[in-house]
Amino acid sequence: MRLTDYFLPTLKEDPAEAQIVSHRLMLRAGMVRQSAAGIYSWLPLGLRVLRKIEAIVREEQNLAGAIEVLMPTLQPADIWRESGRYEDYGKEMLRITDRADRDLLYGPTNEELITQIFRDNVRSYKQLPCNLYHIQWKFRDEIRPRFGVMRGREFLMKDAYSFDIDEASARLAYQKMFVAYLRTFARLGLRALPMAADTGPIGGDLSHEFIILADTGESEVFCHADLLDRPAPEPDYSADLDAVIAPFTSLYARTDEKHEPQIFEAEVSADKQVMARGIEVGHIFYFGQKYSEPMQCRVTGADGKEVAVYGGSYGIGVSRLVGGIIEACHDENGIVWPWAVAPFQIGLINLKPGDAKTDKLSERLYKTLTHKGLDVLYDNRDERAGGKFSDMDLIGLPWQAVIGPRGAVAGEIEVKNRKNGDKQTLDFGAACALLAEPPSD
RNA sequence: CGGGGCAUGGCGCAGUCUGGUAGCGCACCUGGUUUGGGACCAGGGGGUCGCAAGUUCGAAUCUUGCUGCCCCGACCA
Repeated sequence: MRLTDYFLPTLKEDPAEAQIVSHRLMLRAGMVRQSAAGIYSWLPLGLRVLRKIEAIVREEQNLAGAIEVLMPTLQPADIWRESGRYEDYGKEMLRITDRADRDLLYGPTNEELITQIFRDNVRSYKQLPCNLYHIQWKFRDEIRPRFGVMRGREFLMKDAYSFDIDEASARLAYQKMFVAYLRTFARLGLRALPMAADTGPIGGDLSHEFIILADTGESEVFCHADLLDRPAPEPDYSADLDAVIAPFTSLYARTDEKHEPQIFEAEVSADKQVMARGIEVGHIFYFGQKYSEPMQCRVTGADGKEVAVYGGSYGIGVSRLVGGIIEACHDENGIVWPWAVAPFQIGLINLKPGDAKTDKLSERLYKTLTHKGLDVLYDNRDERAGGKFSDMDLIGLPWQAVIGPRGAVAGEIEVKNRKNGDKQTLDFGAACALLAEPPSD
């Protein structure tokens, strides 16, 4: 993409309304603009990141056997009355009335809707297990939205819903999502720690929050240091998942609300105690027959008897992750995107547009890299060098390729690693080879 | 929802206390000089001062009401 053809409104100064670093950087890097409290428009650069995250989430869901659907943002109130949550949900739920005075709501979540779809279409245990997910915008009328897209009222979420014939198979569905989540966050360039979470009225051990560590995190977390270097499991969903998950669930890891200092002290030696702040980016939850009972979601079992299905739900805050990743990946000059979610992998700076040699070499590099399937943002603007460098650092593309009039004469390209600042001057072939791969730390 | 704060050009702000017809920096446009980490000179465009009533000869400024946004707290992916 040539920058002169793009829409990238960067800001030199920090907008007054943004407090935390990810919010400031997202506004300054031209990724989002606020429309109303907790409601954002996604500009081209931000949308690219959102889509990349979405794609990785989708791939891993599919790999784990979940099937994608798409449910609407607006839902009829009746099914919420059926589950009993229309009254329970309170003012967080945005209620809307249409022209015929029918009660609608902007979905804060989709258990009711998916349960309705499932019960109307599935009659037999033979069609189980089943896990349906979608990636859709939600709305929760938060009392106090803040932190930019990390705590917005409108947010993009992946939510999956599993349906099983009994508790044992529901547990397996849960474990699959557990593995998928570990893999998803690892691929996004994040270290997300599964932490025991509140299971609500159901009880048991089947609820985990996935937390990424960041100083600006909303909750305090306590865990065993070894958890930090556990590699994500392979996507072998026919393996013994108990064993796959055990390394993650056996170590102490809790948020402040579940934290018990005595147990922490007893289970984790002093040199392994990690106390930090974290951002919740995913939550998986087993809820059994909570919705299937009141909503008559039943299938016939092998024994001919009807049973209400056992369910679980599994959320990932896709739009929140954009902010979360920035919280975890930035420095004083701007964002430092992980390779997998970077809006472009390479920022190409032509230091002197109009100079025949720099133009020619820049164009050649731009085309060569683009033809390799790489996403290149080519800064061909007639701006001063300083502004170009600053903008490029701000938007945080992993690689920067700088071509100036002096180097162009010799056919040289200066390649900078955004993360560690390493610069090297390379000839065309070497530059192309280097830029095609993720930079090393 | 309780407490605090803000609202003046695209962004950041001054002016409000003490009423006199709106200003600064950045950005933008034109011309020139510049050109490897946010240049300089000259000229220029752009503002119903959040909205509505009121007080006054006169309101960005004072009064009342409303709206929006931000921060702290209780709640959430």
